[in-house]
Amino acid sequence: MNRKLIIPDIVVGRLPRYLQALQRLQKRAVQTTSSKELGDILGISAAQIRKDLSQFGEFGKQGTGYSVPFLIDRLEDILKLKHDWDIALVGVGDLGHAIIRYQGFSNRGFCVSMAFDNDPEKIGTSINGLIVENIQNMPARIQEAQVKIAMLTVPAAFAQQVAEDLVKAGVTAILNYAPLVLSLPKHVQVEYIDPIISLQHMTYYLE
Amino acid sequence: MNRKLIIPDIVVGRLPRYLQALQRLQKRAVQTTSSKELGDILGISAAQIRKDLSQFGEFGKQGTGYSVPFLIDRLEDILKLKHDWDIALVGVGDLGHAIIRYQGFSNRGFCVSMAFDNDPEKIGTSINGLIVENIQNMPARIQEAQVKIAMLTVPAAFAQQVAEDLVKAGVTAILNYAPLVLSLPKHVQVEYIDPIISLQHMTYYLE
DNA sequence: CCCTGTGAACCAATTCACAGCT
DNA sequence: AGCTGTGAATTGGTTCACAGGG
Repeated sequence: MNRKLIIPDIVVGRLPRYLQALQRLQKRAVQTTSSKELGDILGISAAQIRKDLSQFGEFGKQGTGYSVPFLIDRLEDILKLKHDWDIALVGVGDLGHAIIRYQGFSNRGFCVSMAFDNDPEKIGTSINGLIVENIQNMPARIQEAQVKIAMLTVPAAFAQQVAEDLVKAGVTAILNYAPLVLSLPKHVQVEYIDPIISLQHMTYYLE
Repeated sequence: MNRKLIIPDIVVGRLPRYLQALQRLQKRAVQTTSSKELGDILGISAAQIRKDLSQFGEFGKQGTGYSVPFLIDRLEDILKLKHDWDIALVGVGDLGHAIIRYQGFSNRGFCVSMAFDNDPEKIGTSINGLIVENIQNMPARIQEAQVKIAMLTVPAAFAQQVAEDLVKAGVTAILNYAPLVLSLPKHVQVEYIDPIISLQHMTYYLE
């Protein structure tokens, strides 16, 4: 085993997919799998899956493959998903609303535990039992609860400012739904979700 | 100029970001930009932007940089965004609902023009003027309207089957929000949006 | 002097292919 | 025989650095 000092980010980015596939196998009560099977499920080569996993340890058995529960355990450990992460959501528009109501976070390591908006009509209302709070209280609330992850679903014009406020309050990971690239200190992790970017990528290949 | 026969997908994937940055500059009435300025906005090296753009032609002027309107025009042409693309949305849950109500598609090349669901409670209702149709009519409606792009916001258990139905009806690009990898003919473009995958990527780096 | 476009150099990622264990 | 883990080979992507035009 050759545990590398620093794992390429592109490898880290594939681990959640591996975990997803494994959890689906587990739901079907599959006990053992192989790099070949995982690769077929995910459209990735078996060699790549083996190489990726080997960066973190020797998780498989020659001749047999990988134990599904064991590999899930290892990946949850590597990705720090052994306990749920609290998430602060900022911007309770249609999208923020839909995210709060989404039921799929809890069994995959996350819990949307705070929501903020600046609209007096929304502040104080309850969505799925979560009370929308005044965005003015956001820094204090995030700091006191030590929340490290935020989802940003505010209009583009406010995203950079709100992101900076989040970072000041102690957030170090932001999932940004606003259609712009944020400029933040490099210790802050940022991921982007923009359906139009994804669609425009595909239109290149159409017709 | 060395127009390559085949452009790497990773380059194509960056073009929408360039377009996004340029459109923001245009809103501020900026007439001219440089690879340096674009790179600063997007967190990408200037050399990479120049190399990417040079794959498609010589769009800049030495000493001056790039004309913002001209480069927008070229990118819209390359990405086939000169006319709006109709999109069929399948699965009108909270997320589908939020997508239909989202106002940002029209000025970036897309129009959600059909929505389907299998819930009798939802079929016939109107969201932002769009009538939710019975999913049983989906293949016929998509075929007749020649819709090529679909957004898939159904529960994971149905996603693979619905995706296959979409492809049979003529869809060749799918933006999949269901948390699994689809298995489809390779002429079909698929992009994935799964916030939990994005979050799990970031948690690796936390603490 | 400013900035593009681009070979060349460098660095990164993927695939190959096989030793070695079950 | 089946499958992992891994060096070596290969392929792909990014950065460098500079010629050349404005």
